[in-house]
Amino acid sequence: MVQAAAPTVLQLVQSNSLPGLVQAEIEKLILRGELAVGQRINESDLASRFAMSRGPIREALRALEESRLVRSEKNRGVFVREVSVREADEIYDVREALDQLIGHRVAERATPVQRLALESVVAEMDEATTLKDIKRYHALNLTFHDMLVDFAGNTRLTESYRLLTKGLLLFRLRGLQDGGGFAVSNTEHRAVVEAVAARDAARAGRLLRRHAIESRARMHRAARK
Amino acid sequence: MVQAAAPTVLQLVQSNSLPGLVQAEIEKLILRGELAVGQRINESDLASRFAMSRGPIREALRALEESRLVRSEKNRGVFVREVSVREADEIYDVREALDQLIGHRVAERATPVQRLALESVVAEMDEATTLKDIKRYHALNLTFHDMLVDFAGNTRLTESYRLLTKGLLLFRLRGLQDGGGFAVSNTEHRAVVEAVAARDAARAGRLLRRHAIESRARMHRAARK
DNA sequence: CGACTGCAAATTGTCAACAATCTTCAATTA
DNA sequence: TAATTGAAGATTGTTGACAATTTGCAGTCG
Repeated sequence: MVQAAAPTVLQLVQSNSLPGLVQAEIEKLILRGELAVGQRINESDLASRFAMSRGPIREALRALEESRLVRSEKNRGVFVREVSVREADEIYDVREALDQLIGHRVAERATPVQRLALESVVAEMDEATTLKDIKRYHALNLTFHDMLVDFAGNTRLTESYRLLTKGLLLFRLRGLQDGGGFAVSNTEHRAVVEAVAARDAARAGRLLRRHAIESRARMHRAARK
Repeated sequence: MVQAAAPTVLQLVQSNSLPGLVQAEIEKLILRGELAVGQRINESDLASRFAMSRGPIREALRALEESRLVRSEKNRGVFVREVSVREADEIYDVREALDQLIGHRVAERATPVQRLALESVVAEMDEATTLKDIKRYHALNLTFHDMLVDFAGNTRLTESYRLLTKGLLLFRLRGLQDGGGFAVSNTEHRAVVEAVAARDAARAGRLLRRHAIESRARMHRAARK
């Protein structure tokens, strides 16, 4: 009997589970802002929207609660989580530490193809900057950091990091997350990529941490207005 | 040990939902090894054990899946997660970064009472060492690191760190986690506490990271046998 | 002897109904 | 008028039942 259980097959099977699909779908709704922060989520509405009963919906919401995208009050419902400036600050504190680790590991492990991909995204961000396409820049920025953590090659690191950045996307002032200074931000990206290309792990780590620190400062300056 | 005032029964009943309580209970079963790693979890059994229907059980299991204590295969059930040496290694990699941050913050923020509490636990661990009470040492060690992350005063950091260490408790060779070198381990604890008492944040951070590195090395040496 | 087939039992996945709780809002009263 | 009370409706919490799927195990065939 063939016993080979490829991880891709497993993931496929998992994604076919109804609560899993619903969880991903609700997460999208939240992160795209179609479910506003602080808003109460109605189980019956979701159930009819996805054409299923409330059971799978409740399971999905439990999972989302565990990942802190949602909070639950007994007998009152679940609400899209709000992230205060204070909590965004806490997240950045952890993120700085993880970003340093990410930079370090990427410089050590990234393949030539991956380095090229990073350079390509930075170039695209430059393009978006000259075109003043803030939306595109923001999307590319998310991609860039997602690629970095992937290229670091540590599953648990990826999970921890993604959990944190999702929390940051819930920050109610997220529009200002890079406080208008996105040209400056990309200079920092470029410096990181150069350190990665030079395979200078210590410098890449330092620079990516520095970038997180600067992002946090930009957020604070924007929030103060 | 320093802890907040116990909540009243009323608050407990009001704030703790049934699935939440079950989740905590199952988590205990797993972390205490009463549900073995790799073992399949039977929903009906749990339902009758806790005298409720399968609905709340399934919700609790979904949450535990999100926190990676459990994995789920469609139509086959949920299993207590196994953590390989490779994955324990990944966890340690992240943990080193977080421990450095924890040491740093604790040195900055810990109150005199909290510093005393830390010293007290280290003293108890010395006691356990001379009595060769490994089990007690292990429990105290968990308490010590829990206190540290609490005293760092960052909720998201606490969440991230707890998630990782829970994963480490699932490591199938967890009995060897400190590879018999627990006297050495406590010397490292003491050094950290001294740096905290001196309010030397940089040194405390460096030492706590160092401690994580040494713990990982002890795990590797023990695993090699 | 080993492999395959197909039924029975066990288990998970989903649902619809009922119970418990909260919210709303109009009527009542001081 | 302002506070209170008490249904009526809406919403969440939980349950037991049923459907879908997997697993175990005879019995059969090559």
